[in-house]
Amino acid sequence: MDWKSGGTDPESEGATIKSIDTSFAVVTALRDRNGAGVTELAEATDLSKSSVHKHLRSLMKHDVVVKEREEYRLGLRYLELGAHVRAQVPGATEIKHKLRELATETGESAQFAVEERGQAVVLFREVSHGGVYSRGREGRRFYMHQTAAGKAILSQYPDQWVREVLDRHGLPKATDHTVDDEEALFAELDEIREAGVAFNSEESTAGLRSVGVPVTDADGDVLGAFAVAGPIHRFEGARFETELPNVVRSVVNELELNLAYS
Amino acid sequence: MDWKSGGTDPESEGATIKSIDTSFAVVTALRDRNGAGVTELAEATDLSKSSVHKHLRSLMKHDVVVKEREEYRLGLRYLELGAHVRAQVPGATEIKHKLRELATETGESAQFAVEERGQAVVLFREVSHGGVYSRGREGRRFYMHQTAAGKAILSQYPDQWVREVLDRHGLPKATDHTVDDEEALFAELDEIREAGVAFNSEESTAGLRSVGVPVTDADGDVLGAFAVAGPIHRFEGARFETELPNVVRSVVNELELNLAYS
DNA sequence: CCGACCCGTTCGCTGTTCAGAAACAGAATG
DNA sequence: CATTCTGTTTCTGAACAGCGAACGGGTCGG
Repeated sequence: MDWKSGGTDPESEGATIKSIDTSFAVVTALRDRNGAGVTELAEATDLSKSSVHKHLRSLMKHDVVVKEREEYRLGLRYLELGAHVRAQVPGATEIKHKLRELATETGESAQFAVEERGQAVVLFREVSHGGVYSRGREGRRFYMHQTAAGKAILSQYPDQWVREVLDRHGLPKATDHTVDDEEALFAELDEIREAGVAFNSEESTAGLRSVGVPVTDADGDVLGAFAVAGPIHRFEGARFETELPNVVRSVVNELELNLAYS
Repeated sequence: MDWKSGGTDPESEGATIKSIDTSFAVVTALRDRNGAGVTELAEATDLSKSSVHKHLRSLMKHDVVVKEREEYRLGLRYLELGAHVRAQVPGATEIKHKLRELATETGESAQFAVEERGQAVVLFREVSHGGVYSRGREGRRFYMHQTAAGKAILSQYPDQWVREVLDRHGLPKATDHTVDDEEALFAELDEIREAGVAFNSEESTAGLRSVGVPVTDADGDVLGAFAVAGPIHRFEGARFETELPNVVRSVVNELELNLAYS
């Protein structure tokens, strides 16, 4: 029942601190409408104005909320924390470097994603001229089975881990092309393992395709995955099936060598 | 007594929610040692193990803390929130674009900073080949008077606002070169206003110089400031005093034009 | 092989304190 | 000028955060 041989099943939630839950409710409401007043937030969260107010004051104390022009909005402290956790990832600098190389070399948007709690999280992202595909801003979470990077990562996991991911999140469909059959997914993971490349053809977003390759460290443990994504009209034929996979693979190869010697 | 004609004086802290304070204490302790156990955190925060545990569980529920390999560390949810607040800044895309242009054009590290709660916060950062100056990761906060970007921003503020910043934070010294005299600062802000450029010569870090230029929107309100920074041996003579200022100014000019038409 | 120890976790209890209702102040609206 | 929005403060009771102690599992050392 353990997750990666350590950790508690997150579904079995014991007692949590209610104030924290409500604080996050306020923060979430604030994020969704970025910038709001006390009354609006009170309605959105089903709390009393006084409670919201007190929470906002507490959050302000820690710079995660600021008041500007008579309205509250999220502060930049989150940026500091976000940058911090990202910097802790081993090889962050090299990864970012190689990612940019990949983006300029292909002329497409590229991203590096890692797995957390059974989902794929975009850690770095490089957009190239043409590709203003807003999908996949840094920090965004995806289902593993809906993206090329996610499947690339899964392909390096033992079946047991993959199954735990499925137990936790299932195989929700985002488009008609999303794999929603467990058998089919495992078969695809086999192919990915053999080819060293994962494909995503409109499985998360209509019109969007991507190519992903897992990144492993010197011990063979998977760190995450690189992926390039773009519109279907540029991702087809030999470019989609051969050229881009080769480019991504070779960039990842170089990265892995760099990571081994550092 | 108001801050920017709206807002409460942050010094006058009313009653805050204690649970939130302790949660932040846990998060901070976790950040400072990135990755720790319950007992260690309990000692660091002067709380009981059970309290720390309950807080951790609550924080895990919201993905800001994750348990991995029998130890707790900060999760990637902060990355999402950080990326979100940054994306809300008007013209974020254009700013990032121009910032990269500035970095490649000068071959130095460049950054875009905004003011929040009287401090300068680095929003975007571009490092060039040579400049692995780790100073100024995204989200990092600086005193306004200790950086070129901060002084550039202050130069566009009415005296009243500047004085409010000083009231709140004072003029703490970071090095021997830091301006710690109010008169001198205002005189320097005058010069900056005239020249359109702010300089920082080892005022925050020994051996580090930088050149900053304020960025204003179509209404003339200051959005933030661009700055290039580098080692003193590359930042001297005509390059420091004339060339770099001209490059930064022209890049900012182009940016302001782009922002006006969007 | 076994005992001592350290860790994370759980369980009740108690005093603290968070949440809500209502009143207050101030600005904008008509 | 009255009304009706804001955001803010006050106060009180019921909820709950925090602690100590006990539990269970793992590892270390003898």
